Amino acid sequence: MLIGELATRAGTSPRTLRYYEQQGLVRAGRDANGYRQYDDAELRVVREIRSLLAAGFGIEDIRPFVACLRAGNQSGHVCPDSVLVLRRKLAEVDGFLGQLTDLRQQLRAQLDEAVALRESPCRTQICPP
Amino acid sequence: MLIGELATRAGTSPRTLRYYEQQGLVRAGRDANGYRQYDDAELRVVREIRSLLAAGFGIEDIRPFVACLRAGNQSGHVCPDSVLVLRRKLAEVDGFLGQLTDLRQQLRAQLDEAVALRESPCRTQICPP
DNA sequence: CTAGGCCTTGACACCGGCGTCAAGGCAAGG
DNA sequence: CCTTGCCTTGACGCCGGTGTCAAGGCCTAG
Ligand SMILES: [Zn+2]
Ligand SMILES: [Zn+2]
Ligand SMILES: [Zn+2]
Ligand SMILES: [Zn+2]
Repeated sequence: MLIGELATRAGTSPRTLRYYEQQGLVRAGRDANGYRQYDDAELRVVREIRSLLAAGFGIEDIRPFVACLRAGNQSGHVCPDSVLVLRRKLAEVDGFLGQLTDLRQQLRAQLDEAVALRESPCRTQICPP
Repeated sequence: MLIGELATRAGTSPRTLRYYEQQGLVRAGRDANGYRQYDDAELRVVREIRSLLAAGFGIEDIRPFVACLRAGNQSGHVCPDSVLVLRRKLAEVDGFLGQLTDLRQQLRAQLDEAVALRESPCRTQICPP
């Protein structure tokens, strides 16, 4: 399988696959041409990468998952390193959720206050256009 | 007030103040030196900018707030344009919150599944180190 | 006179995943 | 022979707010 076909099948671009290879995530053999030749198993790897990226993981975080897949596991999530990353990400998401919730609260308060001031008689505000 | 003093009083750096000026957010006069001279009112403006940036707004979003302050209002949030931006941001935060909540759910499920597989007898997995 | 401190403008770097263009090789069909 | 299409490597750009360095001007204290 050449790079274009793999890209199409994985729903991405050749540029992206070369980038993953440069990052050490995807492996490719070479034809006599110099063309990259991909094993069928790489499709699963690329799909896992894309899925994790879409979920907000970074390239470094994804390494253990790929290694876990390459070790022959059915899922990339079952290895200890992957679980560590999953836990870390979960904590990170929780922190971010709290932060966003606070922000939301703050925004609502400011909106309500602004609307209240706007509806009040126009003595305390300049009421620009 | 020179740029260094304003930076210190606003808890930021001269570089940052020059950037805000370049973006049209902060105004400064010039001494015969060529040194920027800041009105006392600019401190409030800079504080508003820093606060909004910390809340996740971008430079473009902040423009109406600064204009509202300059129009003489006590708060930068009361003008119609500011309220529009606040509403937009609130919606954006809500969307992001939903997205993050879904992701959290997904992460928990994957973690639970991985742990379950790991605790189950080691027949279905390769159980790498 | 000079050292030091604050000011000026301009430019490059960062992050991270990828788009995009350039310049060129290789294969197949007309 | 020429076109077409896929492949190769290499390089720059993006985003957005800021750090940081360079080269130089201004001012004050010793
Ligand atoms: Zn997965
Ligand atoms: Zn405010
Ligand atoms: Zn980068
Ligand atoms: Zn930029």
